[in-house]
Amino acid sequence: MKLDNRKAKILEFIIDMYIKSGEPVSSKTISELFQNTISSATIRNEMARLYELGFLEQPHTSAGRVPSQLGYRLYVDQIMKKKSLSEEQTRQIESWFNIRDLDYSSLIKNSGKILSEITSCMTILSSMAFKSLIITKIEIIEVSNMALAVILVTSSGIIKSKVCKVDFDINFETLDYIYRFVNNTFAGKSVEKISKNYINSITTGLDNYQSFFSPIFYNIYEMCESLQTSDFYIDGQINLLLYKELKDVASDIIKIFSNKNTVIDIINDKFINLSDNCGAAVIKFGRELKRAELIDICLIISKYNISNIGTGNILIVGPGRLNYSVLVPWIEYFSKMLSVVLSESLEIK
Amino acid sequence: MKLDNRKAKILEFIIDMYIKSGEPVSSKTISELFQNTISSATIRNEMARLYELGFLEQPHTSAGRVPSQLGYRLYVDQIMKKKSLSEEQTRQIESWFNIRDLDYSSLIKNSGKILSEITSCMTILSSMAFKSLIITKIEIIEVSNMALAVILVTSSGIIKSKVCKVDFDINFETLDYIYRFVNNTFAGKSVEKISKNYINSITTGLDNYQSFFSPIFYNIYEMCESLQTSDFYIDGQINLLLYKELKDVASDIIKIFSNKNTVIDIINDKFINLSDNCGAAVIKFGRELKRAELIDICLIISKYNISNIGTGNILIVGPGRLNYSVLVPWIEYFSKMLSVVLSESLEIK
DNA sequence: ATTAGCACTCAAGTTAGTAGAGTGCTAATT
DNA sequence: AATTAGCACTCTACTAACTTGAGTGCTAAT
Repeated sequence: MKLDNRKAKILEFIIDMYIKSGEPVSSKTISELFQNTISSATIRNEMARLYELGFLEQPHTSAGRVPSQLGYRLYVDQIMKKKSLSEEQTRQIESWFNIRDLDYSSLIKNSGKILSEITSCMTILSSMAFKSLIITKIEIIEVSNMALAVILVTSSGIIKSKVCKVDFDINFETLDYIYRFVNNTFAGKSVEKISKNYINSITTGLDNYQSFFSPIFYNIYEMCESLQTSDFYIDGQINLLLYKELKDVASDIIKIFSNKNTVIDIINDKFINLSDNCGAAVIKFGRELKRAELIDICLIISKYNISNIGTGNILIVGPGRLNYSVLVPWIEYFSKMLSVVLSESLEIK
Repeated sequence: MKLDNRKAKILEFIIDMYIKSGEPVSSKTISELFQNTISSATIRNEMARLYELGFLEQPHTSAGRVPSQLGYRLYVDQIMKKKSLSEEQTRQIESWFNIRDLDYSSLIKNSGKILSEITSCMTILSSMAFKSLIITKIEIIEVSNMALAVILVTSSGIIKSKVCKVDFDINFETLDYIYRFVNNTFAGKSVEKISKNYINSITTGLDNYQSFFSPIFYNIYEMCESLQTSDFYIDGQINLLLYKELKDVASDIIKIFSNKNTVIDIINDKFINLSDNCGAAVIKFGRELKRAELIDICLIISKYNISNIGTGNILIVGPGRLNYSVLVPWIEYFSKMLSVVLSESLEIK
């Protein structure tokens, strides 16, 4: 599907114009962009060809042309030149990450907010799902006379803690006994192995001590579970209302992306084929997402990660006409920075 | 401002109808609700009186009547009868709280989602800002050879932990030394006292040990800070688009409530005068909120809390025409349940 | 105090007409 | 063979005039 230079140029102009205005682009406008070196009649002929090839659409007979999703696809894959970020812009992104007071989930939540402002799109950020973590040790400390804090320390330095009510006397001996038993049982194990079944199987072997240990074991299970599941933060929903072409479908789109499981389905679709290396944004258009309600949108997906500890997703949802040449570099740089900042604050080893 | 029975009844009918339909209510409709025992002409006379008194408004000369905010005020304060929840309904709310696997912030986040579904409004839930917490002790554990976990245990059993990178050799002696020093310094103090200034003042006195302790101190400060600040979770923004009377202002409203500081301002307005006892919803209408952009909305505020550990806010944002008699009991029961569940999972002593 | 009756008002829908932006095609030009 | 001027044609968007009907306000009778 190779276009001659002029056709490609015309397609590029049409897409650029349409991204800016949201209005169908006329042959006259394009002719002017060529400084009238090519007449509008010629442009019309070329546009007719591009229409036959499927790269353009026409809202009605006497209207200008609009890019088709195939047109966008060609544009982002072959025609568009990514604008590199100015120093000023990279500095701006970096300055957002200078607020170090944030804990992990606030950082993700805030990143979503900032990205939705930059892109004027809806954003969905998922927190990292950590993989192949090994439990290094479990600390048990006394919180009050009825409660223990259980602290799970993993191979990558990720820790997780939870308070656990107990109904026995806490003293040095019991604490020490619990500490030994819990560490003998769990230390060295992978968090993935700590399933509900596993917890049940070891609890039933305990006989008398069952009620004694079972709340602690259950808390450990919950912590392992939560390390492996990711939260989703959605923001910038109203941005979708900015685009007239989405005004009727915006609320359906928002509903779809508000459902965690649907989002997971979309991300995991084989077709999307996300590369694991963070920062390389993948662009998908409505049809490619195989859902009638998403036909009008564009989805930009990027990842952030820390080497082999885990990855999280960045989703940008907007109309087809996005300023890709500017947005993609922004998003890619943003994901890279997020990875760096998280590496610094989470990865210990 | 006492209305005679019939006027009150007419106002009630008008508000009920308008809540259901969103359309101006005509004298004929009201007459029918009285089974035509009162003619539409009489109703018109009464409506003219109610209009003079400020309880009704008229979109245009030949249209029916619409409640004014003063009308709503009278309705919710004096006329409306709260519908008590059926057993089925209380069971339903309770069943949502049965999912105990959730940690604190997920519980708040999910509560917002559920409430936005029940109410068809936008919801904002704030996490609890804990007050008057005393630091009981601070545990320090080794996470890797370059990192320590610092665990803050407070008087109410609330704990908070953070990983802290250090650049010295961790061994039993250093750990023990740090433990003693940190606990001598912080144990028994109120978290409110641990300000940036306070940290600076004690750090500067340390001379040689300054670089040694300062990352640990800084992490302690951050944890104290975050215990006292609350996060805000907003959900159900699209619900505002369901109401035709809000369609032009919905995105402004969403923007206003997306700003944490503005929300805090609104909640703290003396006029709102929230009672601390959880579960008693306060209803405020547009004018009463003193912001031009909020003129068309209604805000229902409720609190959840745990005796004297802290309180969090539940905000429901919708149009003036909400089904108050049903919604208010729901919201109040929901806040009560949230308080109970949180008490169970957080309050230890 | 209530109500029947009627003139009046206004929003919303319908129809018809107009302007203009843009196309598609043909024939002339390069 | 590619380009272009020229023109008829199409379709949207806008405006103006008209119609309909829901609903009111007021008056006079009950």
